[in-house]
Amino acid sequence: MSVTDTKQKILSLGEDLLHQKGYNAFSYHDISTRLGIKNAAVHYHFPSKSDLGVNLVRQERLRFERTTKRVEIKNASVWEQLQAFIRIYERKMLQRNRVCIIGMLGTDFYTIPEPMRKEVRLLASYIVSWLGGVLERGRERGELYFKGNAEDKALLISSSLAASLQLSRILGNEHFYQIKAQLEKELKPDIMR
Amino acid sequence: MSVTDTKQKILSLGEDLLHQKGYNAFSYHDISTRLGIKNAAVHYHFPSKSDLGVNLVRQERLRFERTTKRVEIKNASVWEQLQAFIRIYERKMLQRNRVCIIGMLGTDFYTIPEPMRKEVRLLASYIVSWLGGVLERGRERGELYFKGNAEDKALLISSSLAASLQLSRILGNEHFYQIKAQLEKELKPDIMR
DNA sequence: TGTCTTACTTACTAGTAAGTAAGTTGCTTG
DNA sequence: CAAGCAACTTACTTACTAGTAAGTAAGACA
Repeated sequence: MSVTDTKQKILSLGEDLLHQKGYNAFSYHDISTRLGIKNAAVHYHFPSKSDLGVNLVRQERLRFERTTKRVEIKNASVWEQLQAFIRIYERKMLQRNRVCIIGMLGTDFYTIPEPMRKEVRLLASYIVSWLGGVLERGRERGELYFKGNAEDKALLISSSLAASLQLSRILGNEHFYQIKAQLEKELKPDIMR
Repeated sequence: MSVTDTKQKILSLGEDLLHQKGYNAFSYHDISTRLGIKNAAVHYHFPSKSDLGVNLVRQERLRFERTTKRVEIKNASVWEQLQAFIRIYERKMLQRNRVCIIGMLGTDFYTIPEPMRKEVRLLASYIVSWLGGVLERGRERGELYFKGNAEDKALLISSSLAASLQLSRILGNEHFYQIKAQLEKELKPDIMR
């Protein structure tokens, strides 16, 4: 009924389609038929597909920012923050093997409109710098172990999680858990060193 | 002139397009115009797009198998074999920021025909098991260090390399080298442990 | 010399994509 | 109560997609 009702449904369905099939492989028709409305109604809320795409990526970034802030406020330990981060990926996988936006739009990158690329850059930058901060603090407090600098380690971790979702589609979901376990094993400080 | 001349050009161009834009974002028209032939000529060599796709993935697997065999025959050290593996990804990045097939078709996975999926599974399995073997041998010989079992570590490494190409498109090529350096740093056995 | 084959071109189809102009409905508000 | 606006639908266009049927030129081959 309200203004945002249909718009919100479009965003929600669009998010699902973007995570599952990518930007080029879903159409306004996919959205309109599933919502029981007409093609033109989707164009009413998002005049061009680019507008919808930009909003979907921005939505993802804002949600991620909220999540990290919420975890921070709860005064969670570094390890808990890391677990919350990994859980974002795990949840995507369990939800019909969705893939993360960075991975999806990284491969689609040269086929998406420039305004979307800008939003993807913002999202990726935020993720990497947030994770880098968590890792840095974790090492300072002795809760985490890793070699090298925190930004490089953040890049390595976020990359392997992103691709773990892609690999899980191909070879099965157990591969996500193998990668998760390996990452955690390597981050745990042990007495032997 | 020869039978395979045009066919080979189609495969070559198709490979390029697949690596750059993905399966859904390139068309027979893209190929035919760039080769100065007609649409139907492409269909003559590859009746359906699925046929072309399957051949492209298979081509990639066969080349990878040849590469690993060649390195093996040269009696390369484990470290050299690993470098050869990483160089495959680096070369893709330097060649107009191509992305690896596993990453590209992992995100496209639910939009590609089943015969292609089968080929992708074959390729992914081969990569992971080959790399696992290299890592295992490396650790036995004391040339490499890592915790856990070799297959998990192989999954972690191949995932991070795959996504490093995607991330490099978004944030810049230096990120590939940061991830590469971090991977190598963690694999180097040092005297301190 | 005549037939067959390879490697195409010409000309087309059916389907789907994003996008738009103009009309409709129903609620709100001065 | 009339005007206006939000949220659509109807009906359409243009562009592009994979795919195909039929025709053709050039060389191989018997």
